[in-house]
Amino acid sequence: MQLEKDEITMNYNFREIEAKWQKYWAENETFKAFNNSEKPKYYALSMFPYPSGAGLHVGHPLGYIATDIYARYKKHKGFNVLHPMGYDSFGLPAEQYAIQTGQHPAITTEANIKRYREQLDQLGFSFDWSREVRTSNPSYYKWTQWVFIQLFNSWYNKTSDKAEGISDLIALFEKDGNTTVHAICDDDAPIFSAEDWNGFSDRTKQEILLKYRLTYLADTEVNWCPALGTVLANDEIVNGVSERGGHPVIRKKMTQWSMRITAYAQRLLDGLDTIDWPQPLKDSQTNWIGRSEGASVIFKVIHNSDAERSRSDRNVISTSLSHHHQIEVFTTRPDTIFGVSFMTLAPEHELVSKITTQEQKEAVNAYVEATAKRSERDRMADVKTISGVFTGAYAEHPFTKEPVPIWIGDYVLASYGTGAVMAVPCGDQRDYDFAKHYDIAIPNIFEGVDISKEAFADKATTVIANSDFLNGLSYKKAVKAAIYELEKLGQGEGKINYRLRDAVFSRQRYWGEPFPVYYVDGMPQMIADEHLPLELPEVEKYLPTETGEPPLGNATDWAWNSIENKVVSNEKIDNTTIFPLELNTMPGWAGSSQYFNRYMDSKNDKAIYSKEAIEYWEDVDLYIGGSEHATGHLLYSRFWQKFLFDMGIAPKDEFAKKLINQGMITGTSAFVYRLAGTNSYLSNGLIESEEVDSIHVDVSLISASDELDIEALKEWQPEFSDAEFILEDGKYIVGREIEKMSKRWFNVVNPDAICEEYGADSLRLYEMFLGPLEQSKPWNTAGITGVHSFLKKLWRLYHTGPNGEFYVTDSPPLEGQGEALKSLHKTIKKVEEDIKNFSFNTSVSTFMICVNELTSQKCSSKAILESLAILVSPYAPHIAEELWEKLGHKESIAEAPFPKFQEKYVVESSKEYPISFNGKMRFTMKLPLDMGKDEIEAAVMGHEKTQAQLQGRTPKKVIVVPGKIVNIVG
RNA sequence: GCUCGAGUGGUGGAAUUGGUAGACACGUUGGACUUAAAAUCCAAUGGCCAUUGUGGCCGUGCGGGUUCAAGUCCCGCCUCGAGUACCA
Repeated sequence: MQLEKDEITMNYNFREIEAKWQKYWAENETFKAFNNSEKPKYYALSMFPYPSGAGLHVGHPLGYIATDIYARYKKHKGFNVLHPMGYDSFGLPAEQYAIQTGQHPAITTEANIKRYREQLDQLGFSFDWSREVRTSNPSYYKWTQWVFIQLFNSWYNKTSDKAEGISDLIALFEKDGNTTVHAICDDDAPIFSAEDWNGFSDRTKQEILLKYRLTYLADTEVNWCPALGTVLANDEIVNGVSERGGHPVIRKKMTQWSMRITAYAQRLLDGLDTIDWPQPLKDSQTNWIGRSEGASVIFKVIHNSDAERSRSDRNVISTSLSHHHQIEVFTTRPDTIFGVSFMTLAPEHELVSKITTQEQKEAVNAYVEATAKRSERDRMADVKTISGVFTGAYAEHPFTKEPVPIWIGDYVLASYGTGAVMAVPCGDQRDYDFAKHYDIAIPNIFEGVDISKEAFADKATTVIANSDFLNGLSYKKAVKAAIYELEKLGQGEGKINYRLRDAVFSRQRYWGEPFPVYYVDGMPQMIADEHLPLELPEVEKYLPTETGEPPLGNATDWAWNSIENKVVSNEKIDNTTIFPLELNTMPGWAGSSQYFNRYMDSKNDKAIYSKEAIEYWEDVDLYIGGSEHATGHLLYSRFWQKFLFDMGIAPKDEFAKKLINQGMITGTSAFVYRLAGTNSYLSNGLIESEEVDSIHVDVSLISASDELDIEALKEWQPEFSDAEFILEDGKYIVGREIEKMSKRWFNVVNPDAICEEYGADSLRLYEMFLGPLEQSKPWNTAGITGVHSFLKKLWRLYHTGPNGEFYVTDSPPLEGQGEALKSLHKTIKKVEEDIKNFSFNTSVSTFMICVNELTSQKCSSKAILESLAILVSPYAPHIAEELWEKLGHKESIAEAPFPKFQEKYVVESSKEYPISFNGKMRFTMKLPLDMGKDEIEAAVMGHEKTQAQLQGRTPKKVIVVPGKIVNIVG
């Protein structure tokens, strides 16, 4: 009995150790960060999770572990480290669950968070939980609403190139009208003088101001998803269907809140140069913003009076110009303007109905209707099919004054540029194809180029011809000349166009932040700060109302009784007026767009965060998360941060200096193969040419050698209970395929079972060991025994007493420990380099080598073993703490300084030998340092022999000058 | 189509940035301990050939090139992955 007990205390008992230290860290607040400190600050952040019902799977912790290692390392290096965690707890799944079950999303969310917290706790992260945020907590979304109000009260001044208060804009209007104001605003903002402005009614003023605000209400064409009953932002649509659920999306006009992110397009682009983010992510943001330089050109529509006014002589094309209709196009090739042989409008273009001639009306209407019916997805699916129709109208070429036929075609997108193009078939393949298809002229304006087969689009070798004043010019010069002439005519100018659209901010959902908005006579008003937050009301149903209003419309008392809800500042309250509230809620990205700043002072109730807090922490030093947020969260957050910077609320205009995308951990799905139309299942090796259906089965039913536990499968789902299994070699072998980890593929692996069997330290090490952090890789539990046995060896290194008890010697490290010191310092150097490069996978190998070396050297030096424990502690913190305590320390190992690398203990293993040829220095050879004189001579001689053979001469003699130089003579 | 990234043993992956390719781990094989299993430990493990000599040849997707020296640099292809998609 006695023996057994001793064995337990002497062996590596990870369950006991991990529970003990997790409790210790929580009780002692070991990882609490302070908002003022003598130490330098370091802010390490992982993207906070959405707490889904499925709990954490092994893919989630990958990024958290990496951030944790770095945070713990920085703490060892003497930094005051902020390493917080929270929950992005508003979201669609909880709402859909509520629709199905009637369960309030707050309740499911709370339960999911509790589960997440348990799972996170068992992995031993160094989070400062005192700063936790939850985006669905009123105390948090109060500040999301507050930022919204700041955006509403701001406009973008192009002159100072930053956002400014709306009251400054009003002052400018009162003084000079808007003729001198250079602002980013809606295109349809009217032009007015100071007198006009001062004479406008209050309502007109509000309407005008709305066109300038950074968040504004407007009729916009939106992506409407009928199945979800809500609008979606562009980044929430993948391949023409909704990202969540995969439902079809159509375009529809609705009154929606939008964010004027386009005001920041250029700064969002420029800012990328100042931050250390992965190139692919920068590329995708650059792409998304889509800057292109070119020109806008105005084509006047030739007024066909007959077509519009009388049917009698409709065949006559009048050359009188209608100044009401002009088509603005954007082009990146103004140099090809003399190659224009037609124009194309998007079917949705507003001029289509106005310019179409009577006789083309039928065909045009039919075409417009047909395109409207096609979903976005269909339209994308067949980009090859050329379709379009002639409007019957003509525009006047700005230079030649020739009539140019105006067509409509669905290859022109309403959402890009002006929704209209000047078609230059000789220089653009799409225009070329369209012209060929409809037999439109293809004038050639390029010197010495054959365009009989395809368009010519190579800017570098372009020489313009047949183009009046552009003849003989290169691309660059012709662009300049064309723009100059267009400007002279007043029919165009140089222009930079962005693909980026303003972001729609309204969602017809329940489980999101309510807008802090009420309406007076249909005009939006902001709720007074002192009444924030405006809390989500209870509703009986989470679906849209019968009249088609968003779910909040079900909360009638709430929506109409604004006085009881204290939404209006006290002085505005009178007992007779009723102010309706905004019924939409904010999108998922609202809550995540400034949470990183809120962590700095998350319990602050008076302000979004204190000035002291943000001036101390400034920005995130290291941000780790998935690349799927490239054009969503990560772009919106940069936008909000720049806005907060303009307002003087944030000291930095980029929120994260460095960002790393951890790769996805994919699952390895398992399949059984049912013979078509039967209840028999074939083992993987027997399929051959049989017709089979592949069916996913739960990966927990499969052994490491891909053998299926048939009895367990029969238990698992009743459909297999009387199935027949056809075996190979007495086994049923499943098929394997790598897929995203997902509940529906039954390939999810939870960290819980692994922690139970091997411990959190093993899981942490293994996830790092799996491969480079940024690479995606399939989960495979097979190798975990390797890192687990490393931890056991590490433990044994400290337990070399006669009965396996803890044993170290106090002798000074230098005495008889030369080799051990070399091993240690090699390890310090490598591990520190690895951490700095985020190559955590290779440092796990380094630890293994180190422990093997120290074990075979029988190292028991306390000083060396102490240093080793610190090195390991960021990776495997629990075992390191336990060893640290056994080494006699009272404080947590987290406080210990990181060991310093000392060159003197690590002697170089190879050296550059200068090789001279008859005394003349020729080149160097790197050779191992432990080579003796003869070996060096042999090595150099080998090289000389091959050289001599190549050059057809006899080899010369090699002479080694000890310690210095190798000479080849002869 | 365009943009980025990657191709190294049976597998995951190393390689100090041009200097002994395959570290470390998994897997496999053989051995020790054990009544047995588990656990642990030891050895072998890129391919081919030779050999009871401790040797040789070929090898980092393919074909060229630069260099004393190339997984690494240059040119031309092939394959896979990710993102994006009629962007005028």
